[in-house]
Formats: sequence, C-alpha cells, structure tokens
Amino acid sequence: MDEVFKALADGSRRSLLDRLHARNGQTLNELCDGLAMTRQAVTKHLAILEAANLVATIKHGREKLHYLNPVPIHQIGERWIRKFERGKLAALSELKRQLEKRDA
Amino acid sequence: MDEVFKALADGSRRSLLDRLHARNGQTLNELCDGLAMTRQAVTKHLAILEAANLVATIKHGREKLHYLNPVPIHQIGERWIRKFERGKLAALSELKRQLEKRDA
DNA sequence: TTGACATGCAACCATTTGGTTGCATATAAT
DNA sequence: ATTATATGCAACCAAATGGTTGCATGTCAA
Repeated sequence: MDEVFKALADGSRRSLLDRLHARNGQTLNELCDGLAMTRQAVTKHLAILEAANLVATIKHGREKLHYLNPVPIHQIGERWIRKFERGKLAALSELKRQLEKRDA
Repeated sequence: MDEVFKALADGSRRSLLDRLHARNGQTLNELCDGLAMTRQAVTKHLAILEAANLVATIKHGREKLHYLNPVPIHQIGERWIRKFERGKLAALSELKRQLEKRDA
C-alpha cells in the first residue's frame, strides 16, 4: 500500500497512468512522446509504477508494452479513501463548531 | 491536488490522519504520544498536512488543536480514483488477453 | 513573579528522489 | 552482414525529504 501511495505522489507518474488510461498497451517510446524528460527518466518512473503493481509489462519483440493495472488504485479507494468519507459530515460540522467557538 | 498526493505519500502522515480520524481535535503533544519521532518531526508532518488542507488548526490558549479536513481526500476519490474505476473491467480483460497472446 | 509546560523557529545532517549522460545489448530492416 | 531502432544498465548529480538538536517564545499555575 505504501508503495502505491509513493508511486502516486509524483505528477509525472500520475500523468503516465493517465496516458495509459487513455490508450493502453503503449511502448516505452510512445510514453516518452511529448514529455520534457529523457527516456531513461521515464523508464525509472515506469519501474516504480511496475514495482507498485500499477502497470504490467510484456515484451513484444524489441518493444515493451505497458498496461495499466487499476486494481491498486481501486484498493486505495476502498480501503483508505472510503474510511474518511464515512463520518465526513460529522467531522466537518465539528470543525465548523470549533472554528466558531474561536471567534466567540 | 499534487500537494495532497505528496502529503499522503508518507506513512507517518497517514497515521496522523488516522489518529485524528479516531479522535478529532488533538493537541500536538497528544499526537506525538507513542510515536518514535521527536515533537519537531511531528510538527513538520502536521505543517505539510496543513499546507495540503488536510488538517485545520486552532490555537486554544497555549495548545494547538488539530482537526481533520476530509474534503481533499474525498476529492481525490472523486476526481482521480473514480476515473480509473470506470472501464476497470475492460482494461483487465484486455490485459488478460494480451498476456495470453504472449504464451501463444 | 517565577517556574513549568506547550509550542515555534532555525540550523544542520543523511538519505532518497528525480533527473542526467554514456555506453551496452537485443531485435528488426536493408 | 550491416545498420537502425528499442530498450537496459550504471554512474553520477542537485535538490528535496525526513529527521535531529538547541534555543526562543508564549501561556498557565503556584
């Protein structure tokens, strides 16, 4: 779980996921296209995403195809985000109450 | 949004949010309790959480009370996680298809 | 008012991170 | 066979990160 959060912390990596979400199965060179980064930098980002199980790759001849795995993202939604959504309104109203108490 | 992802990337910070979720409105010293970290380290983490708008604080006399703000977490769920949940099954079946093609 | 307690501020440090360059290797095309 | 293309590997670098220690300040209590 920690690896996934760490992987998602970087904007470049999130945009790589976005690109794969838009078109799955892209090669490394395709993913580099238009980015202000060297190929090797992208390789490193993809390696981190792969270690976090967010992308899976298969080699097809001399090219490496990258596929998005949305499961860890879903798990973060289920196991983490949702926890904070329950009782959200209660927390907000308490915060509001406390902030108002300050001005009193 | 980037600030929120960065803030959530650290396990210590996530556990601070957990603690506030369990009991809202704790002081700095209370939040330090039982952590293998100096008070100043916790202060820094809380500052990052505050900058990301994940916690709000009010000073009450000589103590500072910390309140969880679940809105940014919710937004990440809405604006980011959900996007990858749509079409999840399609992506998975495509991945499976590709992996099987490799073995053929 | 004097001391204790809660927090703030700043300098410093080691490690991690995000990026680079240079070269090596493997596969496809001529 | 030779050349071009796609990727891999490793060393290096600056900046950010997560943590520390030491001291200052503000507030409550005796």
